[in-house]
Amino acid sequence: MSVTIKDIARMAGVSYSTVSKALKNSPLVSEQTKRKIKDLADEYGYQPNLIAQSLVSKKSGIIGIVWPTVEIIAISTLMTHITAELEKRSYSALLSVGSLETGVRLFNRLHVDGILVFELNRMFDPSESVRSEIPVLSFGLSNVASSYASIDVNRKGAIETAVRYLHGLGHRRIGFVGNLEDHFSKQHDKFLGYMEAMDRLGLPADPHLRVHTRKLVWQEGYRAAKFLLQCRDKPTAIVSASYELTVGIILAMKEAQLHIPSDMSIVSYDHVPQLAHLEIPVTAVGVPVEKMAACIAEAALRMVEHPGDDSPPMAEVELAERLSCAPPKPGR
Amino acid sequence: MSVTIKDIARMAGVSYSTVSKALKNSPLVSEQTKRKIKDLADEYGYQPNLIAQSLVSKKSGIIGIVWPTVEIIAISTLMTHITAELEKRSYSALLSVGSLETGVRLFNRLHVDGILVFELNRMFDPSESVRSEIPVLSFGLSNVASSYASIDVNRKGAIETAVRYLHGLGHRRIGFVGNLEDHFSKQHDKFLGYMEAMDRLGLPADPHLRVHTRKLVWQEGYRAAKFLLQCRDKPTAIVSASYELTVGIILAMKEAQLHIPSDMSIVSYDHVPQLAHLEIPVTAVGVPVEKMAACIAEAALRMVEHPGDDSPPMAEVELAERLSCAPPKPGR
DNA sequence: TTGTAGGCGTTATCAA
DNA sequence: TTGATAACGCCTACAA
Repeated sequence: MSVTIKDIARMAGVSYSTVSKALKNSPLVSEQTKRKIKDLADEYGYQPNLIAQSLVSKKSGIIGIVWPTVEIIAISTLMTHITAELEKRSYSALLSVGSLETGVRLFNRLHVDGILVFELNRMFDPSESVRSEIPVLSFGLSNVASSYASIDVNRKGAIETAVRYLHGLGHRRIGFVGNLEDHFSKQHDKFLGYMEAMDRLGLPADPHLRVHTRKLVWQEGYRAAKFLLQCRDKPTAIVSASYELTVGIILAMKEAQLHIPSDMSIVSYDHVPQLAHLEIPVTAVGVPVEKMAACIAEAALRMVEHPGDDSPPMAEVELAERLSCAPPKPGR
Repeated sequence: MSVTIKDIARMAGVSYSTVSKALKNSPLVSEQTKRKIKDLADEYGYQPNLIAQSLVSKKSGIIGIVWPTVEIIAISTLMTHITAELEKRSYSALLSVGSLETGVRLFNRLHVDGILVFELNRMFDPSESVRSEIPVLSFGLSNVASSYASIDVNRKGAIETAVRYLHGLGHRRIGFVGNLEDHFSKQHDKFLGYMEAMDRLGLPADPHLRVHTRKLVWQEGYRAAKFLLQCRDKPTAIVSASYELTVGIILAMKEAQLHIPSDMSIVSYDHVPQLAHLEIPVTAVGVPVEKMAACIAEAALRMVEHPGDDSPPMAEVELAERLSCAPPKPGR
């Protein structure tokens, strides 16, 4: 059994309420007894029992994160950053890997201070929206009919930025690799951004320029890129909807002996450092992970500490210019 | 505020201890009152307060998992399976992403039933071994001087199996891609397995046949494979130390226009389904993830439920024959 | 078959 | 400046 406040009290020869105060640095305790108590606590490695604390104070200092899909790198990276960000603000993060339902239920029983729900590529199934006594903030969930608060990234704007950037470099035939079909998924916003930008810029909306990928894995990116290369009038630039897809696209280029950026320019969604560390540092659009993490953590804490206030805005999308883009070769 | 046992008691017109018993299906309560109480509980969505429960019962039904490195696919997959496995046995898993110290401390304050610590590629730093009142089971940690119980995979045996398998197919020049240098990391066992098998089989221990990779990322595998291909007398088969490395190796082969398995055979560590879904289904060695998850969950629960018993053994390494291996071409 | 009372480790409010 | 004491939500003897 670990040492409790009562053990310390007995050893210090004071009552346990005094110990409680001393450990919280209350001004109601003399410096002398405070010292004695603190020394004792250190010596015996006293750790307050969070369970007991949160039972009485109704505050746990924990944000529960529900994370259904563990295998997307941008999200893994995001998790690390969010955890760090919460810690900075003296909260702790605890993750539950698995279904929304299981996670939300567990965190409700645990009475954490707030819940963060992530769901990136699955379509939102409203029947799954689980009731929660504890405030829930969702990220990347198409919140049709959802009772949760939400914060999200401007995926559409990000892709628009990418297209405009390529257009500015002189590209006209710009391809898109990503989710074209799941209309209820937030992933689809990226496609909308592409279509809208192409349209606005008066660029050809050739269906051969876009390839649907079912999942955000590199194999799909690879497949899609090969497909684009077979095209009679192939693109001079590609916008990719995720880091994983981009990895696949680069491979396909390699295999086809095409040089990036001289033969093909690439802009990738996901503003993560990993994109800078590929063989060719890839120009990226999106909200930088650290900023994203900071905004999400901020929003989550605002939600628990000032319920009712509306959540702070997500940071703006940024473009990180790297080496994967160049003007198209003359004559193309 | 959520509904408590007292609320239900008031509504049912009984005392709250009766409710407590009824909800636990105690035989000390009449069927009739039990029904009434249970209906009420359902109707109002009563969820027992885990905090209060575990404060009194000293049991939380939670296993805390400390997970420092989020970005290795085999581990991500493993997490999902372990969570599922624990749930089957009516426990819940909660992850803490970050340092060993932070995680162990948090879970101690939370008084979870047991802690599982993962650490795959970093060297073990004994100074980091944090004191824990709660039983800790470590996986993949070089437990020099560690006070934690541990369970682990026979990495050495796995790689030996791989080498023997290739040898059986007729290969003589077998390469190895993995961690050659961090002697205190468990990753190093793989290299030892390679060296020992080569030695036992009387195969050439040509230093040019092995390439050190610093991290388990595909870029390193790619780099290593290119290196092996430059070799004057290049290998006819490669043993790869992880899924990520294998992905990189395959890319390098592609780029060099080498066909797998006719030009080069590959066996990869990590018995995960992802290896079967690469363009060429890759022959793998290791303990299959599901089995591994089951063993780890089993060991963790044994540790919390029967302290003192020694942990059950890890499942044996298996070889999954797929399409990435063939006898070497004659004349090589 | 049901209710009462004490306690789990803390915090917070009063009284001393 | 300190110490009792009541709560937080639940469990478990034990008493009725």
